[in-house]
Amino acid sequence: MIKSNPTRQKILESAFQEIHLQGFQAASLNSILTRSDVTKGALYHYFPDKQALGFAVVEELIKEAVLQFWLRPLEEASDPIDGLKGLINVAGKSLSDEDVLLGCPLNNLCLEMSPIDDGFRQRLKQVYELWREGFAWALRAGQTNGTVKSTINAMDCATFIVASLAGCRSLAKNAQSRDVLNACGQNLTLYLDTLQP
Amino acid sequence: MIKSNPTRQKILESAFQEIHLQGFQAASLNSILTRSDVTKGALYHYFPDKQALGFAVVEELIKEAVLQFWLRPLEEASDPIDGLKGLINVAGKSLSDEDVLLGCPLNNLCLEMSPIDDGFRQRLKQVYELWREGFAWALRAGQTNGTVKSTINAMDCATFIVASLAGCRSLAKNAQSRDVLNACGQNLTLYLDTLQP
DNA sequence: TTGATTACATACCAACCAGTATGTATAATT
DNA sequence: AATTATACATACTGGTTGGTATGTAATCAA
Repeated sequence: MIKSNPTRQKILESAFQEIHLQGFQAASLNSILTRSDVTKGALYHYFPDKQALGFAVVEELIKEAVLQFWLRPLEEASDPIDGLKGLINVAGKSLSDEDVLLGCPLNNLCLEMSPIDDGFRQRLKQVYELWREGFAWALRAGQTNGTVKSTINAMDCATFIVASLAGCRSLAKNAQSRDVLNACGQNLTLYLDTLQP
Repeated sequence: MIKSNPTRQKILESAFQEIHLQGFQAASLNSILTRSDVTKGALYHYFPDKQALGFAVVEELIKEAVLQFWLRPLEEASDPIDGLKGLINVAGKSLSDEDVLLGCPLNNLCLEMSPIDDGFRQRLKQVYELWREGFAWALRAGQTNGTVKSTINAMDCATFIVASLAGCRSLAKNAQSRDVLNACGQNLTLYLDTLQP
């Protein structure tokens, strides 16, 4: 009964929304309870404290979202550069207006919590490393099958791509502009082209 | 007496430090007062409320730092690509360990405050636009003197460069690693090379 | 000299917060 | 049938927060 419980899941998803909007520290438990129509007793039945709730949001929702959107599709692509360009394109189109306004949940939490809570930092770092290693793995596969230049350092490239994606969403969030997001994505695909042999 | 007052300046700088570490919402006025060795009466004498203090930090400290570190040096460079590569290099070296751990003050505030306070958002946006326009101006100057490819869209490129810089510092902050920062900067300079004619 | 303004200092307050204590209906176990 | 554990629900608390009310010493203007 620890996992895949509907009440627990409702709490998790409401917590994700509240944290995505307000940040973790400013996220109010009472507000999460109102959102999910659940009581404080239920919350503290499933999570020992606010921090544990935050950790669960990172490990169960955010990590899963990265896997599902960025990594699994890329595993099936034969040309990683084509695959990445496609994903960037899809990302720009599939993000809702609210998603543009709220930015990347991983990066938001990252900037807020990394310096003040090492438990958060390590869990967020795990997700970032999963992401970077997934991209690096795809780039190396491309180097093997000849779709990616053999001279590049796959992990460094992957890191830069993830960083740029995060940065693009930052600027778009501040500018409240899908155009900024697309202009950034456009230029990132130009960089990707330079990785071809 | 409204400006360049030593007490006011002390408050501003302590506020900057506290906000840089904790974020704006979590920044405690009492903690700022302890840092600056000033009393609440003094703080509320110079700033009507916490928000106004935050605005002043953005407009007087953060904006000025962007101008001084990124824009003024670039004005004097004859080749903007060389200039940018030099600045990225200097940035990587001149950042203190603490600076790496705390990340970019502008981007931190941006992600925290943009969705929940439009006054903050607009002031931060002004700084980002100053930054992007400064880079774009330099790139256009390069297009004129033949050091930059004429086919690129200067503003879009500038936006991408700023976004990537922000993203690099995000990942480095989370990883607590200067290596990540340098690897990202390295790849950003590779992108910059592709802007040459 | 005197009245007003500036530049703080101290004490206090209402609101909100995460967390707890206690109670209870239901379901599982023995 | 009796006992125990689960899954909540409600009421409360101590600590912190941004902000205010009030007071005062020093400076400036008339």
